[in-house]
Amino acid sequence: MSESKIRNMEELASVSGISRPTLSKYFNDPESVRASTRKKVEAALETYDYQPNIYAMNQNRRLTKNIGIVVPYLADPFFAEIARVIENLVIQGGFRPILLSSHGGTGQEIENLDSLRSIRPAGVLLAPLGRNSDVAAIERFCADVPTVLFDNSIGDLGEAFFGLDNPQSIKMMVNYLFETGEPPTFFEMRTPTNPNAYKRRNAYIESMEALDLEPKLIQIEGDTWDFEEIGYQGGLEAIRTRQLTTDTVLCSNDRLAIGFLAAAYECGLRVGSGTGCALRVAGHDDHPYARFTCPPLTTVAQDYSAIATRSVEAILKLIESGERAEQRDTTLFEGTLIKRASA
Amino acid sequence: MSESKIRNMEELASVSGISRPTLSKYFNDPESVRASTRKKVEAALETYDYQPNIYAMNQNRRLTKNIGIVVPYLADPFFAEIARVIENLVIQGGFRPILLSSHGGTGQEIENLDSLRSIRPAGVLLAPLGRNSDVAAIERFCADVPTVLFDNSIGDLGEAFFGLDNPQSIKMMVNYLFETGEPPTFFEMRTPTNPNAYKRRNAYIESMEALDLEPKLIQIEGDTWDFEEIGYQGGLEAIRTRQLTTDTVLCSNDRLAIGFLAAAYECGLRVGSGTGCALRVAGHDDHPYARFTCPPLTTVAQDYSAIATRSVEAILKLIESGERAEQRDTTLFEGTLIKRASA
DNA sequence: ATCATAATTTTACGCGCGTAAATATTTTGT
DNA sequence: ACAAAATATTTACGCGCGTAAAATTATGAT
Repeated sequence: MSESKIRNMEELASVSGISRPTLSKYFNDPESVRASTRKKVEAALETYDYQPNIYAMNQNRRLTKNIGIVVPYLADPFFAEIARVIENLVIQGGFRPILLSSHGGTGQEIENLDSLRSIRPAGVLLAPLGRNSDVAAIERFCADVPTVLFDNSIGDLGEAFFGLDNPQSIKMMVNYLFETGEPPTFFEMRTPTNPNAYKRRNAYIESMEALDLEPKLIQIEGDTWDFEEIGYQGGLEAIRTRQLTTDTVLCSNDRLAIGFLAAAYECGLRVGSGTGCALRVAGHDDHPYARFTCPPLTTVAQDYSAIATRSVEAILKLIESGERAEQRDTTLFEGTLIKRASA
Repeated sequence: MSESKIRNMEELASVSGISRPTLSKYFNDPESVRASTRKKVEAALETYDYQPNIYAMNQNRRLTKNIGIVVPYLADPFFAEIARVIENLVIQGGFRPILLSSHGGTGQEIENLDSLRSIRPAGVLLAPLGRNSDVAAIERFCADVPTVLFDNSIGDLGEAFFGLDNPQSIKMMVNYLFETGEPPTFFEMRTPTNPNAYKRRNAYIESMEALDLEPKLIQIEGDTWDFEEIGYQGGLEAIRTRQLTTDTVLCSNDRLAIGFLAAAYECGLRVGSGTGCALRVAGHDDHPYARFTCPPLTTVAQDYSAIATRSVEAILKLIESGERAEQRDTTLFEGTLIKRASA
């Protein structure tokens, strides 16, 4: 790559001996031109430093090569990880990922969608906030832009949804805890922001009733995304006011569990299933930090690789076909029990 | 906002009674037009749903309203948090943030810079990988685009650098640990990816020597960004082979410390400064999870709000002035000691 | 009311590329 | 070697907006 820079496609046409419209075709899809032409272009590209002006390209294209990715809270490593996987898959698919975080706020989520609309993306992968989402705004967005939802479902919005089978995963965990000790009390937020949380609550209740056990819920306050802090404060309160009726706690998610573990530690309760332990604690999601809590957290792993892969496949297929799904297609993946020392 | 959509500025000019060039001026800076004109435009904007085509806008502008933000590893909540703060400040400044993560990889970092170059950003805020950065590539980028570095310095690249005063923060921690118990052994990676880590190592050695104490380093292997795992494995090894010569460990960063705490727990070592504790452990950075480890982690808080604010101020000033700094300006912020139960 | 100044309008061109249609060239199959 | 098919070139126009220059209009202080 020499220093001789080239300003536009016209100049590249001169030096490469290929006409500008053909170059345009090449940049839109290198496979669409004859192999001999392709070689000539690529030879020129090695000599001269040039890349097409992205703004001029997108101005006249009905659809850009952008794919938007919106997650509710990027400071949560779970979403950071899944976003990373999705980004890579999008790039592999020949598109350009635009990652946005809603930072837990309704306003930010709407701004993200507006922002995406203004860049006319070919498609969007959206993990919505949930309870705090502006459903009407998302519906309008989905009408304009092919959108695949993941992690969190909102009604039947979007062309497809990929997420976790909460009833399956919670039932599996409840059964495991019951088989290996006392049945679990469910530790959760009273009014979670996340629809998955409601599904988990219901799944817990059903799983307990299926075992002829009485469901016990500890419902703590909090409406931010600082789940560790909420779990910690709620845990302290629950332990100090002796709300626990069994020695086993199933937390609605790992971040709450991390906070709960901190509370248990502070109260001098040893967590684990061995002798000398006062409490068993389990979580849900297999958060990246769950392996490093003290003790390491027993939890349910989401197959986020599958969620990411299938979501990207779905949006690419939609884009390629140029059609909309005749009806929304929902796919739920099973969780995997991860047994560690905490329960 | 009615449903009557407007396709371009020309049409908005018709319905608003304002000429297209004036509208263009308004969208570039609403304050640059007369108040009465502004009101007319905004009245029209309430009736008709219109926003300028971002691609057409940027095509003819030498500088766009984009500001790139590149962090080395977004799955690290520390960077996720600082990125969030920076994003907000950039928006407040009237610019559009483009957040990219290098995911710990040299190739990705270069791709990020190339990708940013193609969108012709007005400026870039870059937290480089460090040892794995392609210095020449970054230097070329800085020559083309006004760039402010933060968190990690690379030579004297960039127009300015904002980061932590590692010698100050480490000295403070070493002194604190020495005053309250045995002097610390330093727990770190042998070949860290991060220049800050080298500065911390040197600062530790100097601080110990200043106290007439012999520095003790435990240097573990690892060259990925999975610091918790590296700290855990290295911690197990260090404890089992009895490499600790004092009962106090200062970890080079909190993520290593989180792993080390997990190792100590697994080995049955009680961490803390009280009676019955075998080990004191301190970290560095005040990672968002440091409050929730068991026991909560004593550490040094970086003033990331200051780093974010000043970095954004610097890039905005550069953009506004249109000039380059005559020489790089380095600003280091002091850390704050956060005393918790672990040491 | 008068005039200097600031703001706006008019007019006109350019940015870099997408894309359509007609024509020319190359490749492919037989 | 030849016709058919595939691909490339030429020509031409348009996208939506930035922006410059000159002419016009509004503002606001005297």
